[in-house]
Amino acid sequence: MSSTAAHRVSTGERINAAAGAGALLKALEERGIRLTRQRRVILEVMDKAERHLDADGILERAQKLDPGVHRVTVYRTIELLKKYGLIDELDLLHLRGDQHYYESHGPRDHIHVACLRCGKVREFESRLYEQLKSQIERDFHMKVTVTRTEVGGYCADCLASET
Amino acid sequence: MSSTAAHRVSTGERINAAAGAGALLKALEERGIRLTRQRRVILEVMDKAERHLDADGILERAQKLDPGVHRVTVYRTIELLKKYGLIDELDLLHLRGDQHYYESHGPRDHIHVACLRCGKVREFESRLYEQLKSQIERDFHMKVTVTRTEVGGYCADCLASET
DNA sequence: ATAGATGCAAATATTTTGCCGCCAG
DNA sequence: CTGGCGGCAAAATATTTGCATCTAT
Repeated sequence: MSSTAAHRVSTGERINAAAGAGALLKALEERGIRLTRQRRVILEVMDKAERHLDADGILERAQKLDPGVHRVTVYRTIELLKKYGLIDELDLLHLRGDQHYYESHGPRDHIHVACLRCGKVREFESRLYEQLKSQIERDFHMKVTVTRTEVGGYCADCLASET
Repeated sequence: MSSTAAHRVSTGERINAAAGAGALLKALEERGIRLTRQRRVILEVMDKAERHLDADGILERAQKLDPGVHRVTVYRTIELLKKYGLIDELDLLHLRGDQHYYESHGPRDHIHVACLRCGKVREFESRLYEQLKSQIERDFHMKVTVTRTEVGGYCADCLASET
């Protein structure tokens, strides 16, 4: 493995949210945002998610904890979290559809690497990626605030098991 | 400017399709795909597009050339081009909505850099990006076939004119 | 001639909005 | 108390599908 890279292999699953348990809830608390029963449930689901969830996935899990959570509230909470920059929005190359996936964003940016055959999504961090972002800032004289890199291909397992 | 980077500043506009005029049309011809009147119009629009178009944008322009082009045909043609890997699908960070944008993909991958304030989208190529992709292939032992990198931030002009 | 393409309408998928009653702080 | 929040229904946006008809080769 390259010495410049550190990656979390999350074989279809995400490593648990970077900033630790209850990070999103804490973040909203700190900002003095009203914490309703529904929001607590939704934040818990997102904080504990071990893989990337879309609105529907969040809703399903939330309703298992509390059937009184409404789909619209999920969307409104996602919007809130986006507004405060606490989560990132992904498409995962539309592998599964046109919906968006969300993850609470940890201290470092990472790349999502998806296998187009088996659907596993792995995360990848690299010094090169940081350098690339710096290069863009320098060359364009701009302030970069969001980045999204999604890579698709065929993973080692799928290449091996090819018929 | 860094010596490792070459970028096309396409101030909201794309530099004309990499592979030259009629590239998409030629590509389909070579593959022996039936070229209907509608397809020719749609391909012409996409080949000549100087900026990233979504399905609606393609439809509008196509209908100016030939009012008999149907929205559904646009979607079906996009699907066809995706199937043959002749175009790339972008979201541009959902700056303008949840639709997809398309571009005929040239010989090189590039990054899309969007200003969150003025909406200008510029394209950026970098050796670092190629290195990053190689690193992913090496580290994960995978074959990378698609990549999408979208960067958002505030461009020099917008930073300067900040009130 | 005929496989494959188009048009139309309707369905589907995903997300957003208006309005009103409710509850966290 | 009260201003923001949630529920419900409906709208909006974006894309896909079934089926009958047409057309490029």
